[in-house]
Amino acid sequence: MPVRLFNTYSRQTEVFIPLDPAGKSVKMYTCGPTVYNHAHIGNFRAYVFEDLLQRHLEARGYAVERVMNLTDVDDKTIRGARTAGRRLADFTQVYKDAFFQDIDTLRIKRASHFPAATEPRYIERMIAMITQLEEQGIAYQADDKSVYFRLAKFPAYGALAHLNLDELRPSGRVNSDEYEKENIGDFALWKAWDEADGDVRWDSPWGAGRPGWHIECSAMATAILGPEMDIHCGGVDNIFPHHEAEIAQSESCTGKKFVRHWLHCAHLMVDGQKMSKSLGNFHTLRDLLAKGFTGREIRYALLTVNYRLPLNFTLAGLDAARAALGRIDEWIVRLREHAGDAAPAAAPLAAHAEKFFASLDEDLNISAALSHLFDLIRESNAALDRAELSPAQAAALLADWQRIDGVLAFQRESAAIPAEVLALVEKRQQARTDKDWKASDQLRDEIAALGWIVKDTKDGPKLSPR
RNA sequence: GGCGGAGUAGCCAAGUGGGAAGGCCGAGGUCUGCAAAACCUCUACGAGUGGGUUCGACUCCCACCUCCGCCUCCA
Repeated sequence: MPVRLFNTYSRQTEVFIPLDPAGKSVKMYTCGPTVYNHAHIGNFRAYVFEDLLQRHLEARGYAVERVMNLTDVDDKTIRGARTAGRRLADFTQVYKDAFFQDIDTLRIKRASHFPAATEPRYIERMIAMITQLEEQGIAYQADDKSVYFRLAKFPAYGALAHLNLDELRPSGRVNSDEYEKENIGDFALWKAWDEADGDVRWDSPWGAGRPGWHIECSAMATAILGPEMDIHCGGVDNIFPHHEAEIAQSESCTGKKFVRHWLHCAHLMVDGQKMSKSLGNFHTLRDLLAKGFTGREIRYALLTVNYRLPLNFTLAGLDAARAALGRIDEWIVRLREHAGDAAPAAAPLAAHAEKFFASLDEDLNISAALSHLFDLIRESNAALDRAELSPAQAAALLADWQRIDGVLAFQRESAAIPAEVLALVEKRQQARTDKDWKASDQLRDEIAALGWIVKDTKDGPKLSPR
């Protein structure tokens, strides 16, 4: 079954066909963080979605080469560094490090490349691209010494967002005093240095300055992936103007169709409202970890709604995520115990796993996919209860789970049981043999206090992390 | 004003022109010393509102209401 993805450009769900003539490799560019702050869970929703996309494509046999850029020079990073009284590179390094920690916490696969805008080879490429655009008469230097993209030279600008530029309403974000530009929509390719930039400056044919945000992505994307790529992702708010600008710049330079499939992730809401610091509903990953939630629980909560729908993020949703994961955990433990060392043999419930992947083929329909997973869990648990599942079949279901979890990355990490806990369990078993229920219950509480749940089963006590 | 997305149970949410998935929470039951887990049963006669098309609409069409996003450097 082919993978079908919704393309923002066409507003249609399209069969995904990679550029690679062999149909094997996939080139994917994903807009990464601007490292001026800790990323918030809205940012991470997009990264988790991109991770799901990558993993599903890999599950379907594609080799994904993924680029995620780091924007480490722009207005916000400069302002942040200035406020902090630090050099830009030192300031952004803190948030780069934090970002990598955070994506590990959320089990987001590392991209193949994490280019940073300030790396000399990319700055050089940005300058080369702007130079070319200038030679083509597409870029021009204005009186303020900055270099702008001449929108009149790229009529397709606005096609991705389906905006008619003639009908744009002037908003507060447009400074109408920017008389230096020929056209109010012309965007900056190179920003001339000014005092507020401090020592953030690169030499260029147009004087000292720094690159505009849009050209950073065009340069990094085409430098690594070439002039054409299969997939470009980002948040919906990047569609206009950022991705429009990327198209305009890249295609003007290369003469080739920049991106085949544009995928955009909808916004995340918190408690039904836009997340904002003033509303007090602003969450970073760190905040949530401090509240006792784990990375995989947050991953689950961010993943369970289709990426094109707004996601309402709540603490209750995290509780539901925890419970659902617990159900998966228990199921795996049961299967493992039952399977033992048995070699996998065809299981009667294999269709569920296939439906799981088939659902993801349909523009990553994760809700439907998870429903098939839970059907599988319920039915195989029932089969185990009825002793109708052989160890070999349990082993086969575990193998299916491994494939599924290759996409979901939900599996609990196995923790070694401390000797202290084992000793308490031992003591408790003695108490139970003596029918000293009071001591038994107290020992259970002590074990729980150490972070472990003990369950009495027919086969003796079982421990699981809390 | 332009463009776009969304309204399905207490919460999250799927698919579908003809029986309304799945998860969480809740109730009852089986099992258990008690729990926990698992399993079983129950939990929307109704899909924002009002019309229309149809033998039949949650699904298609129209209008309206509400929420959200973008409209020139926010994922």
